[in-house]
Amino acid sequence: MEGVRGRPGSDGGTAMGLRERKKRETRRNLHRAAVRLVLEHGLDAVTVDDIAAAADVSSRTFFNYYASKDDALVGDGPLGPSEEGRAVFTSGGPTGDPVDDLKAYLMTFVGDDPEEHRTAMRDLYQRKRLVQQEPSLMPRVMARFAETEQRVAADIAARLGDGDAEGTRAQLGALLATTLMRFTMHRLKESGHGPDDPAPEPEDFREDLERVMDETFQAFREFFVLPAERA
Amino acid sequence: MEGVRGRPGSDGGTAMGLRERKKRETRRNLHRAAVRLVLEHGLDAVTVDDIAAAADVSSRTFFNYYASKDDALVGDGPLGPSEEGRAVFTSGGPTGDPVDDLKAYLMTFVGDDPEEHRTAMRDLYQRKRLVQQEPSLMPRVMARFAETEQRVAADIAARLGDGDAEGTRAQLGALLATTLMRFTMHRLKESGHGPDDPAPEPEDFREDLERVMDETFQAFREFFVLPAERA
DNA sequence: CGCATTTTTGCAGAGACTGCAAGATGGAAG
DNA sequence: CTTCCATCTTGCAGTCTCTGCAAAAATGCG
Repeated sequence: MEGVRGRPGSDGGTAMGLRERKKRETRRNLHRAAVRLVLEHGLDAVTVDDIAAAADVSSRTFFNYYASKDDALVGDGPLGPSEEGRAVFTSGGPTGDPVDDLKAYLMTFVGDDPEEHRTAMRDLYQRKRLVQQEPSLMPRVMARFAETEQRVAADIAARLGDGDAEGTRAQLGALLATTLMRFTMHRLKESGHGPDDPAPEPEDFREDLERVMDETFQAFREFFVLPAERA
Repeated sequence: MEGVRGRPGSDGGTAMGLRERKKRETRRNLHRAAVRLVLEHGLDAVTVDDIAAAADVSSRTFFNYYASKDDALVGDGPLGPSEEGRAVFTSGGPTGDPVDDLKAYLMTFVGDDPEEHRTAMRDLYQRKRLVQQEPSLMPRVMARFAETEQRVAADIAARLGDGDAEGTRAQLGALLATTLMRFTMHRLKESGHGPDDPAPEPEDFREDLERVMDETFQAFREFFVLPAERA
């Protein structure tokens, strides 16, 4: 789960043994096979056996990696902040302003590596297509958000001092965080692209993300502030 | 779903034939049996056959009512506005202010009948206990929120004139609506009760709901407005 | 190489879920 | 009341998901 601090390997995070690498590859293969087959033939027409076969493992092995077909489809995408991001946020930084810091914290969900950004963007679009084609996947996707929400709630509680992740303020913050995140992702998917462009392949995903996130925060402020003043 | 406008029957909404009444009863029986058995023995220890047996129908019939075991557990609770509420909101009322009207619209999710309120309150607590005991139900519960969200988005789009439920403003509104709703429900569950009171049985659920909803809107305003002014 | 650990695989089985066709049952018309 | 239709229930056969277990293969290490 961690300890990627090995010697500066060739690429991103290749500092683990053969065993670990193979596992990651198998997991990735299963995920990709699942997505490809389902997009191609539909969810019901694809069995776990098919996916396992396409990934060159036994169907039993499939379940060593994913608990269900849906799980394999939704995959593992980033559902939490980086370790540093977490540390900075829980210790009250970087600015001290709750909303600004929350924004910074959310930004660390996607790392700094440009390659990682391209992957994230592709995954975003792919999941969108997948859910559009197979609405029955919605539950699993939403469950991911719920998980994220609980992590965020815990971090906010840590920042507030009280460890009470169930507390009202922590829940409010977490709810806001995931809501803002969802809306940001929605706008990101809509902004400036045709209905079903395969993948925009932006050069500056992180910049886009930050800009859209700012706009999102602004939109929320307007939604709440303007009507309040109008009243 | 509608047409409950029959002659003033004895109780709530008994103006349909025997057939319809039996179906409703069966559905309710299945739901109740499912919840009771699972709370008692745990999700894995209860099979669909058990539930069907407890409700005195064949297991095949179970699937005529609910598509899955989880579905039967989550049940049918209110996941949309009343017809009037919908009509008022989409035609720009009742006040004209988006946020206030959204609040009014959300309030119509729970009707006016006090008996209905008690049921709603009980369901709320029961679902909470159920999800706490069986976290694997979270996906289905979240999926319900997603459904609600899409309905709300459609209504907002209708109010805005453009029928574009995918549009940015409609999505923002819908996201806000479900978020506010979720937070309201969270506070409602927490407010003034021990950790696991079976059910508070309030005399004035609707009043409580309205009060908490107001506080929720206020909390959101503060969250966004105060930091903005502080900057 | 030989041993310890981890991973993969096959197998058997429980349970979820579906399509189908036959058997009840409610409602309405005569 | 009888008859007929539409609908609901049920049993059955069958597919697929998912789990526990133990043997077999692969990996890492001394």
